[in-house]
Amino acid sequence: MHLDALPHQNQRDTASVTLKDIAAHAGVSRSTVSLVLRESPLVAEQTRLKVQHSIKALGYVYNRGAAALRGSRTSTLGVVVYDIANPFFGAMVAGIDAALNREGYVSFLANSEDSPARQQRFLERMREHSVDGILLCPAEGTNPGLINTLDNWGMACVQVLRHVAKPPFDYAGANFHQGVCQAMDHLVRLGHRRIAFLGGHSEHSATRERWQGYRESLEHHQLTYERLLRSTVTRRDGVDMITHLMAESPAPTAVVCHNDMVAFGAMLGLKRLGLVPGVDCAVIGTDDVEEASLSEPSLTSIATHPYAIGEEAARLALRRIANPEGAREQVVLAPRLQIRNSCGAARPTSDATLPNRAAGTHA
Amino acid sequence: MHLDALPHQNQRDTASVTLKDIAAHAGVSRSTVSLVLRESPLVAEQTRLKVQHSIKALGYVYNRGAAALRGSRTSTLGVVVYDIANPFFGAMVAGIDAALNREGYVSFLANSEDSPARQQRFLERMREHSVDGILLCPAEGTNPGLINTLDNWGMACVQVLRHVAKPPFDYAGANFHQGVCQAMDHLVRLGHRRIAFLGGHSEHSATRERWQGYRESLEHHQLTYERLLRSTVTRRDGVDMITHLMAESPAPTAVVCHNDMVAFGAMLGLKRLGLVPGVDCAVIGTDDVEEASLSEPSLTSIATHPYAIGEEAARLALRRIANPEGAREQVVLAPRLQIRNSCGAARPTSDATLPNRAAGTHA
DNA sequence: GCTAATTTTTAGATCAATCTAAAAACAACT
DNA sequence: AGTTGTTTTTAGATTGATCTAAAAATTAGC
Repeated sequence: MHLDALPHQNQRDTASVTLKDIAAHAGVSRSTVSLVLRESPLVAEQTRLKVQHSIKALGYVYNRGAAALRGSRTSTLGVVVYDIANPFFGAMVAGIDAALNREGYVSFLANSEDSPARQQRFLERMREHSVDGILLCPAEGTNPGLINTLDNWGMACVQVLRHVAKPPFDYAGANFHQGVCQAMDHLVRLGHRRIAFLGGHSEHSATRERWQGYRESLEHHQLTYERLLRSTVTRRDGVDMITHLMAESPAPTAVVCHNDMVAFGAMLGLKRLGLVPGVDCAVIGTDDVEEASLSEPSLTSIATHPYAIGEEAARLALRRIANPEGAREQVVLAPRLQIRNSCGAARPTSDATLPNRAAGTHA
Repeated sequence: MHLDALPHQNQRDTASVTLKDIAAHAGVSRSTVSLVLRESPLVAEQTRLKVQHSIKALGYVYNRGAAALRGSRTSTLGVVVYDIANPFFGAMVAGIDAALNREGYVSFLANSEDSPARQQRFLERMREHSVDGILLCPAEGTNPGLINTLDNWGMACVQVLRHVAKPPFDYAGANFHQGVCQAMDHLVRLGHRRIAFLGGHSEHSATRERWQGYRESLEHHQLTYERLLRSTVTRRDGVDMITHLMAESPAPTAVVCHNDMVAFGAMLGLKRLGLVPGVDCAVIGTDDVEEASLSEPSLTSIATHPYAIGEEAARLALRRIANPEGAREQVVLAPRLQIRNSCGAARPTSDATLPNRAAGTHA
């Protein structure tokens, strides 16, 4: 028994099969094999079959690294989110993954923790890996010039959920303005007149859009109570803000929150004060994460469809990669107000009562 | 003004700076530049400075693809989870990301949706991209031979949370057996005698460990009521199982759940039946996701520290990559029972009362 | 000043693919 | 048979780094 003849002997050192090996096995040239791999119509049916047979027989594995060196695509993408632990982003990443998977793309993921420095480090690493593009949920405080820089680096960049650059740019997100208006309309219809908005920073679009929706709604419904609290957007912030707010006089009868995490925090804060969310103060969140239906009371929320946004963002990126010079696109999905139990009618108080005037649908 | 002399003119076609350009600029050879880049001690201080200056001056970007082709490492890893929308995995991925980031590694992420076929496709793609290793939360029904295959492919594989292979293997997870025992001990101490276990399939370790903990606890506490329901592990499953269970006679007075999603579902199901979680039936979850403290009642849960598990898994993988022949390691983190309001004392009924015997700490 | 030992540097092959331009094979006409 | 026109195939350069083995430069020893 010839030990040294066993092919399994040194299985470890991946004596990898290359184009050359297949070429030799099939009796053709490396070039022909390469053409077969890329399904070129140039190669004759017979040789194609012959080569494909050799590929299977030798257990060939395509080396994308080598291909990328000579070719122009790596079939990889970088994805940057700022809080992967937020289930909203989990769902969004699932959507991205599904859409990319269909096209044979694969993605690097990074969690910026809303730190521009971390984000920058990752993007530079992505450049070294020559990804074809980037899906970027820009970290709070991202320099607007970054988008342009990425473009100069030759990486297609689609901003997701927030945008920081000057138009034109590629973007996928939700219509937060419209979402907040829907929530406000609903609250007004229920008789609320003192509605506060909780959370956000103003450095990017996602917050500005929400705030603008809030302010326009106040004006549209001629509400004089205006209370907009800026903050980071964690559960803790929700607790803190509602605690402050309920100590004020007059206190709001309803709050609309930057996201569901803040809303959960607000509900928790109300309970700690001995108040009942949806009775003593209505709470509306944004995102409609799966947990929203589970809380007590269940949370009314502006559904922003993270999975769909992820899919759209991926689609945009692939389109941009295929055609770098095409017109930039913005996909803005319409939100839907998911009404549950956290936003009951306002308690009739001296100044909260008002004639049940038609709550106009917002343009 | 000589337009054609402007370096910005054709910025788009990334006329990328290579080792050769730096070599020319610094007046040395490509080899020397390469040595400088890899911080080799061979190169003299003076030339090192000279080269580093040229690198900065020309705006060089390291091409990892090219380096990987000749070298042996790509500094990339593949990560496979089965449900990225579950906040548990969000936290785990955050831990992985943090640990990898420190070492200059970067990771591809895939969501297998618990489908072995999807998982397989991704792993094959990872092979084409020649990742150095894989962090694998094996999908339900994964062939145990897969781990060995990955090894033959030359990719370090660390199983996370679940393991399917025969030892020895690298693994990072929580001690689910111990966690379930802690939960059972606690319930028994509160007077519960009819405790059910909700959820899981038996094809991998994570479920087997939980079930074993459940059965051993029953035996240890000499409980005769045994009800173990297998299922997938979503919120919906939780609702369905508790609904069935509460219709039985006798119904359980407490349930321990495979994860927090199932537990949330169980609480929701109880409410729909007009029952109060923690009063009419105690509920304990597993994972202690952030949302656990938010539900009503707040959920008692076996905390399994996803962030830490993620970090440990990444660490193991990097160690294995650095030393492929070293002894396989298993990191099993001890869980901690986070007691909240969903697991009040059992209601005194004819057969649920029992002398307050010392609940032995489980070995 | 010359050899030996040591430190630095480098030429050229290599990794595994793609791409270009030209050669070879084949068919269709005079 | 010879010319032209397609259809297939291929040799060899190229991509941007690393690696090996040898050359060049420097230092040390006598």
